[in-house]
Amino acid sequence: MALYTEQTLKVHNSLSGSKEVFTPIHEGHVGMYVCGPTVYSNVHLGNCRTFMSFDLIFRYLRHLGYKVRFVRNITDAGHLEDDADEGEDKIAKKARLEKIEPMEVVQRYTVDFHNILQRFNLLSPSIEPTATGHIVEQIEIIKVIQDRGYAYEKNGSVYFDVIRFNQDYEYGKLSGRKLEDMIANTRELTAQDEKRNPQDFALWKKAEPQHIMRWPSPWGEGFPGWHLECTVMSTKYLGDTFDIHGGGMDLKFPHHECEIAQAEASNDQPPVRYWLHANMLTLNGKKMAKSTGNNLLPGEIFSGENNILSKPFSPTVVRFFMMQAHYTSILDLSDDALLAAEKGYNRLMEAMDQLPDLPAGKSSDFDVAAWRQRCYDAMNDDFNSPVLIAQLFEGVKAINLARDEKQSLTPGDRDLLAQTMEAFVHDVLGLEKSLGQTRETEKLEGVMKLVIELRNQARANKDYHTSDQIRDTLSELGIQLKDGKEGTTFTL
RNA sequence: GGCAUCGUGGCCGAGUGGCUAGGCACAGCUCUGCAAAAGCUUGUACAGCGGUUCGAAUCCGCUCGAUGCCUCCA
Repeated sequence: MALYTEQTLKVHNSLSGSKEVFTPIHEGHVGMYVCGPTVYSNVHLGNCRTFMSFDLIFRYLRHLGYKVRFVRNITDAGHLEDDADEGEDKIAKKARLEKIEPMEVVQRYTVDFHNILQRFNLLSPSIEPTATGHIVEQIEIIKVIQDRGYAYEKNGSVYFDVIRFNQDYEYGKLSGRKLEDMIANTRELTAQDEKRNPQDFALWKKAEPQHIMRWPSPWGEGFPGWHLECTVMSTKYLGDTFDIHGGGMDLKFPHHECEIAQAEASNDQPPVRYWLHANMLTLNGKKMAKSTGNNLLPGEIFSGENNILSKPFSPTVVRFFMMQAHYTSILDLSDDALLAAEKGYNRLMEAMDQLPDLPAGKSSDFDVAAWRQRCYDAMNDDFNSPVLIAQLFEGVKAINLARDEKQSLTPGDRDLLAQTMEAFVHDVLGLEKSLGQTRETEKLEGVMKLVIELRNQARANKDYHTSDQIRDTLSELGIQLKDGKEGTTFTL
């Protein structure tokens, strides 16, 4: 029996604005699409949070026993038009150099994207399609939309007719906007604008001479509009209607709204059952923006090469920090918050280390089965990882008490506790011990064993001067000794 | 200006119409040669102003503030 049959998962559906019981279209299978990055610069930390949120969701669905087809695209077309951003020296220069061959830019930043996500321990999606790989499909769907009367051509470009669409369907239902309000709020069209209405958006755009990426089409050389690729790639791999569509909150309008419109205009059915939106990440209470310097790259956090944080933080600590907030809440990143998260993370991981040799007794003072269900309840409630983590710290307490033999667990409960901790910490939250188990660390363990032995000898001889010298010197090096009932251990 | 999300104790962050997550920091206690670690204990906070209610931080309205999107373009 798969776990999902005994756990009731609820998700916050942006479409209804409320939590709904999650029931996939095909029992046991879930189709999920998440809008991926545009690969023209280093992946942004805020993007990482979004992808991490959906990694958590992907992991939990898998943990529940669903077979998940997870599609996340790479946008590698349509965004490389000259931005006339001449003011920025380095970046503008670099961009101009990179624009010599767009696919080089794409390659470089796709690799960067994959590297960073891997360091954050994100699982790979099942399919990672690219926009440029689906130009034919995009052209085909434009034809359908045009045939059904919801698009028009102008000077080699094709635009989606939002007002026409709104007569038969509802434009704005996802973001809670009304078309008439939007029209009332827009300025007059400029004379040279090809659109009939400002709300219309491009399905196909004629390539100006300076535009490098271009493809032949029935309307001449051009490139697809950016909303189109997601409609095409999601429905191609997941079906005309699929279970989950995710993305950052910033994509809700207009991007996702337009996706719905395109899908309905071509298929006459809503493409997505559950829309999930991940919220933004701020830095020191303000939005991240390159222009103000309030910006951090993932690599700069790992290396410590930045002017914002007091020290480097490992990817797994950053991941833990992000998992401590709910994915639908704005999360603020700061030095204090990361420092606190790091300590909490270490405490969690040290408890995990106790798991293999935890003593067991005749009875249990901790109701492991009830606690385990509380962990599931947390995740069932719209993937509430902060509440899950709170529960895991209850587990930490139980582990520490059992280790100190202040509380006892039956062998069965001990094993269930261990198995549940492992499952949630590693499989669901995707937290791993900071990697780096090399020969050097093996040597270090040997050395430390000796040093601890010498110190204990000194202590036995009441030579506290020597024992404290050992302890204090190690402490200055960042190695902390911990005297427990079972002997002395250390942490780095 | 419009739409949306939100405003919680020293910090970060859950949650909910009455029973007050969790982490970090702080304090006390236990343990310890002294510490650290670990454990235990303590914190009645929910932007402001009105309203609904027996009762609201939780529902409604307004004000203020934050963040995102839109009012260029894809």
